[in-house]
Amino acid sequence: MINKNLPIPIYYQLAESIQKQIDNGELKPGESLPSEREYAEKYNISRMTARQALNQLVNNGYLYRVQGKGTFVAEKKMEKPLIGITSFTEDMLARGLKPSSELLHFEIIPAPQQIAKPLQINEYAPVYEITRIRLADAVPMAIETNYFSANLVKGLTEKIVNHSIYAYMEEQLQLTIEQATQTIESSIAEPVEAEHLQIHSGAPVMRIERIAFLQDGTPAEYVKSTYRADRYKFMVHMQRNQ
Amino acid sequence: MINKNLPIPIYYQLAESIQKQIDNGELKPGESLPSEREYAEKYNISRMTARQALNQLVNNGYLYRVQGKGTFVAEKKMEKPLIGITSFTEDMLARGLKPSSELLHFEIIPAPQQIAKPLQINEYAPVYEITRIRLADAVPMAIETNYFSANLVKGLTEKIVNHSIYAYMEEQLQLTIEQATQTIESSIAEPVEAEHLQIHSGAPVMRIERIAFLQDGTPAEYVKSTYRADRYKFMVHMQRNQ
DNA sequence: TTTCATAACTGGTATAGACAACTAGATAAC
DNA sequence: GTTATCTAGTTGTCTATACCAGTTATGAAA
Repeated sequence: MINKNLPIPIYYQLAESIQKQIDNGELKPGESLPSEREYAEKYNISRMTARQALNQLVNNGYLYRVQGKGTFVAEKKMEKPLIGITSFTEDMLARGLKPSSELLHFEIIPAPQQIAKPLQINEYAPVYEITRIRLADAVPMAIETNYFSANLVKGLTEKIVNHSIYAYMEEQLQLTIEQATQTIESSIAEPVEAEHLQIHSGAPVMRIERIAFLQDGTPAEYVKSTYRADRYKFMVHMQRNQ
Repeated sequence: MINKNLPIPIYYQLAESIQKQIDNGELKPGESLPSEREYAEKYNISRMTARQALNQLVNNGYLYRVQGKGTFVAEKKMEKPLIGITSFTEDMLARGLKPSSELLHFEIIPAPQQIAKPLQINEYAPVYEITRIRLADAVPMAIETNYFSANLVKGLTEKIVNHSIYAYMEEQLQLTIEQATQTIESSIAEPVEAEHLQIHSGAPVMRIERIAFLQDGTPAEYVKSTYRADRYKFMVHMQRNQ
């Protein structure tokens, strides 16, 4: 089962062996594994080596440890939510509201650090900065600022922005967004935001950041938006994929 | 910088210290770190302890290693696609925090309409109502109230609640949660909430509602939670399906 | 029978050392 | 000048040991 003469590390062999036992059901979720000391004795290896094998499986979420009790097989992995990537427009249409926009700001700027980082480009590299008020049924719903690397998303114009940036990206530039990570937090409206959203300063708002990626993992877009908390709820549906 | 007398593990202190250096830009992406032996010598610790600190950061994607060359600051920090469907506990563990709970309330009540509806049961049908304060690293993070149809999730006890409801459901009742829908909104803390969460009344909070479904689509759980906005961000990673 | 201390487990942290595998630069041989 | 070798430095693996911290069963005392 474990061969010390192979050029494959012992901890790796042991980890693979345990992983197989989990996969084929010999070790069932919730079941406890032999202790680290038992593994060490059984295979005549050091406890630290056995521990390293278990570490690998713990890091990958196959096992979990409880101090004083033991190491256990983790429940099946619960994985990524599916579901469509939502632009504001798609989102509002899905809610049965009529989306519209008011362009506040459109220019190319050198990327400051906090924009360059999520887009994985160099600081001061040119980016489009587009700020819009987003309305649903003519009521202000959110302020949204999009950032696109100007070297990736080329040739953006005000006309394109007012139509559909994503349609332009897909049809003209063959850039398809494949995945996105969103961060949602609750906060309080700044005075400027409050004015644009027609709420009072200090009213609750929802801040959503989205980084959208292409197939190859290149970040294509970074969006920061502030939604009126009284008019917007974020919904997400998640499914276990096994 | 490293204090061996603190009850905080050395490797953890070192990892934190390096993490800070990355965060504040002292260590820049692509830059090489001192070697493991240098860290060991500098802080008068064992190389394995220094290595354990680096391991943690490598696992979290902040660093990467090249054998024979050194350890380097990773380019990005493509935040881990976190968030499982299920529990507060999993969520906090995934964030590297230690979850705990304080049970406030546990009883069977006849379902009011607003609970009966999401659970798709009759009004006044018996449901478990469980309210807990959820802590992460011993700091109040959220108030969570769970509702389970008593006819579906049978035999709940306080002991089970304090251990793991989901483990009980899966192991004893063979009820596996397969999908869930979450609704997230931003709001303001009510006085009672504020007291439990140790924030001031009117502070921003995040309200999350979750309906969890079994394989066959039966709603198994309805959860309403209120998170401290200053301590919690909701993250979701989405992938285009097909 | 109940309660409480203890012993025997578990994983968590840390040490000190050894050799292997790999990289890159310096040096020697051609 | 080019090529091959050596060497110092890096991470990768592994050992053997020690003690700490949390959990649970055992058994003594009440």
